Amino acid sequence: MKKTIFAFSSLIIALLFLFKLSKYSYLSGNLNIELLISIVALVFFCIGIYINKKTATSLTIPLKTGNTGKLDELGISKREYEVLQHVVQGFSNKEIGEKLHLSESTIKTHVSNLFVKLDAKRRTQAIQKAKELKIIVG
Amino acid sequence: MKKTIFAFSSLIIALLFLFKLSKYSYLSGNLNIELLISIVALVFFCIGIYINKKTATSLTIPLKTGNTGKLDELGISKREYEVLQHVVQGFSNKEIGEKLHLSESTIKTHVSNLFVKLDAKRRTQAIQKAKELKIIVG
DNA sequence: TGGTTTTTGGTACTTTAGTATGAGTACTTA
DNA sequence: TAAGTACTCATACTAAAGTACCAAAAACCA
Repeated sequence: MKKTIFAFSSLIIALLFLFKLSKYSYLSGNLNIELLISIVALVFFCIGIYINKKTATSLTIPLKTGNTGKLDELGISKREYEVLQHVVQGFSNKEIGEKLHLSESTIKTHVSNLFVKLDAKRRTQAIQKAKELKIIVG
Repeated sequence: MKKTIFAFSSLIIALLFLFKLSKYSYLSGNLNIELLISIVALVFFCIGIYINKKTATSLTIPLKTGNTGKLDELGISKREYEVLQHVVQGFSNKEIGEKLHLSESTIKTHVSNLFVKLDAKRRTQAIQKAKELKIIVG
């Protein structure tokens, strides 16, 4: 998909170049309005994509570093969120404990706290809720 | 993918159209250049957002009901898939049994079979695998 | 019609998940 | 410094989840 976008972008840029060339052949030495417009178009096109991607990713990909907004609202701490990420990936409490160098009971505590904050009864439900709230990647 | 190509093609056509428009205005020398540029900027800004949103959604929403191809490959039956859908939604075996008017042990059987077919040890892992295989909505 | 797959369900068992409670440590803030 | 919060871990328990094995209808298909 990204290849397609890249290919088409290249095509557009090539088009702009051709227009520029044809412009020079017709009227040389004048202000090139068409070139200006194409540059503006391209730039704003990219800005549109960029901004959309920014907002989209900030909603769906808070990841390990960013978007503490929703997490703060829910009262989910850093460690809890870290555990949640592992729960979503399908690890057991024991496995998560090993990965984070914590005991299984600690993981259980974190998971239980997550259930309260996410209003879930099971970890599968917690996964679903977390996805609905867009605090994890789906 | 087709949507992307269509969108880009439209973009190129729009570009050509704008070039033609600018040429007319250049020849007549009447139209406000600044206005034209701002319109172009706005339009392409929106196009950028639109395309990005299109590609983003087409990536995250593969299917809902259909695509029996992958299910056949994995050897997942209709009933098993039905159970899987409920597992993903965070229901317990008991709840799924009640919803589908089946006993809990039947659900357990289906779920266990799903684990083999999805190469998963836990239901959370099965959810993850099903998502990777894009046989369920994420 | 006979064979195959699907679907259903059971028992018995082990493992994991989840709850409740308490408690110590560390770090921050009023 | 006291209060609060986040983090850690433990025990003891209950509830689900999951495994293994079996068996019998029901649907499907050649």
